[in-house]
Amino acid sequence: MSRRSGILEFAVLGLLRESPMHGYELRKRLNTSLGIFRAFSYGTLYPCLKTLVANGWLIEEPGSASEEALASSLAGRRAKIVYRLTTAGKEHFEVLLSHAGPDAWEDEHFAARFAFFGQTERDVRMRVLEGRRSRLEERLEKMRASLARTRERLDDYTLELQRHGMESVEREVRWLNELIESERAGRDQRSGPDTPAPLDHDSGETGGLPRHGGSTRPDPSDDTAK
Amino acid sequence: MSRRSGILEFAVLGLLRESPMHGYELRKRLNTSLGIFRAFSYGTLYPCLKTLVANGWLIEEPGSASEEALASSLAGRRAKIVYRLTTAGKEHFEVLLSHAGPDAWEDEHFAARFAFFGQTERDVRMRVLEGRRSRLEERLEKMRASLARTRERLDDYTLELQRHGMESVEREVRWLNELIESERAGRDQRSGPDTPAPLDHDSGETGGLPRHGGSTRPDPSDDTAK
DNA sequence: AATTTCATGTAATTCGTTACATGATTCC
DNA sequence: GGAATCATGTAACGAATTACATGAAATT
Repeated sequence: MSRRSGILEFAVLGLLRESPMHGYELRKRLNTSLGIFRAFSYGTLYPCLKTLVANGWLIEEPGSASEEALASSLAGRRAKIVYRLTTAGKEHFEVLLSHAGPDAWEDEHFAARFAFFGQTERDVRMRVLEGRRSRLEERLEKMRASLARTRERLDDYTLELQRHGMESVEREVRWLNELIESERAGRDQRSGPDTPAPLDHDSGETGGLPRHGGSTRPDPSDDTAK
Repeated sequence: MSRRSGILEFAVLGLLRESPMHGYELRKRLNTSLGIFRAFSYGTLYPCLKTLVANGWLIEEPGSASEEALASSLAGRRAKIVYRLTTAGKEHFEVLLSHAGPDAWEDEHFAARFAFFGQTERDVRMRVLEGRRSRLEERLEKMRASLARTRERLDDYTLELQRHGMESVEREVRWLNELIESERAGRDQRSGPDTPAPLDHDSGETGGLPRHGGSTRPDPSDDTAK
């Protein structure tokens, strides 16, 4: 019952799987740690957590998240609430992870799925990546068709906007190609037609993603918007 | 009264400024012609049109959009409704076009603004482009900071997702740089500190956007989703 | 004649935000 | 002791979707 959002639910479950957290911290992770995620507000997050608890996927635990356990024995007036994944919650997340349906390749949903690829089985990863790619290729077809149809009638700016949009999509397709290729490369070792693809959670072995020069520079500034 | 959405309202006004249309056609233009626009549904579009009519910015006219004017004299049972911009509507759109506030540089809003740059004054264009760029640069700062802070603790996939996300943003910044530069190049001719930048609607002269090789191939297929 | 595409709408529902209200903890 | 940040929530609202309902025009 109560079909909560999908993407938020999924991300919360995924983050809590790694370690228990309270709502505030969860929100920060949602905004920053994961790639694309837009900032969910508390007005969205807390009610969602309630629902997940009601479904038996999470349990609320009083404080003691980091080190404020010292004051915990004093009268329990409004302690922090730490959320922890239950066994049922873990199983539910596992099920969500294994679904590779058409929902999984829409923009935001895809990003969420990708963010938890580390805990996803290889064949599911493949289906999601390939699904996403063909979704984008469809989109490209439409863009090209529409561009060919309207061309001439559009001013330079509209044209430039479309060109840039198409280029972005083409770029993502190339990215997916690299990823798919490197997934395939990671597979090999005498694969029979039906090797059941063992999950390789936290086993250090990922087959190696494509290399890119990462240009990051340290700069601690505030991280909360507004 | 009734503060309808902003982006849809803006786009509808902008499209109708070019020529009167009925709702169905309007929706197609919204999905295809403009670059990024997601598909608004009829459930969104029609009520919005009603509001715009109520505000006096549009008027509804019976049929005769293309060539079905022949049957128009017969009893007027449920004719197509063609929407036309009123003078008040034109003025309102003009006002919206001149606003270059912080709303204008959010993702979708920016795309909508850019799509109508052909009817926007040059100094407004500049402010919007520069606003957008600094918005993205802020975002980059946060991403870099968060990446530097978390690094190591993240698995390869999460890292790769962030890397790709950042690269996309960097790429858009470069695009904006090109656009800004070419706007500046188009300005020149002895510009005093305060030249009032004439609007150059449909006057063929745009100063020239940066050149790119457009790889488009014709392919008429269906354009309606689902 | 039947199907598809064009065309217009409404009601219920979903997803999420803003603004509000409250309180605890940490830093200065 | 006052400000900033951490922390948890709720109520009202907003934007847009889905599913539904209807009907006209064009195509086969």
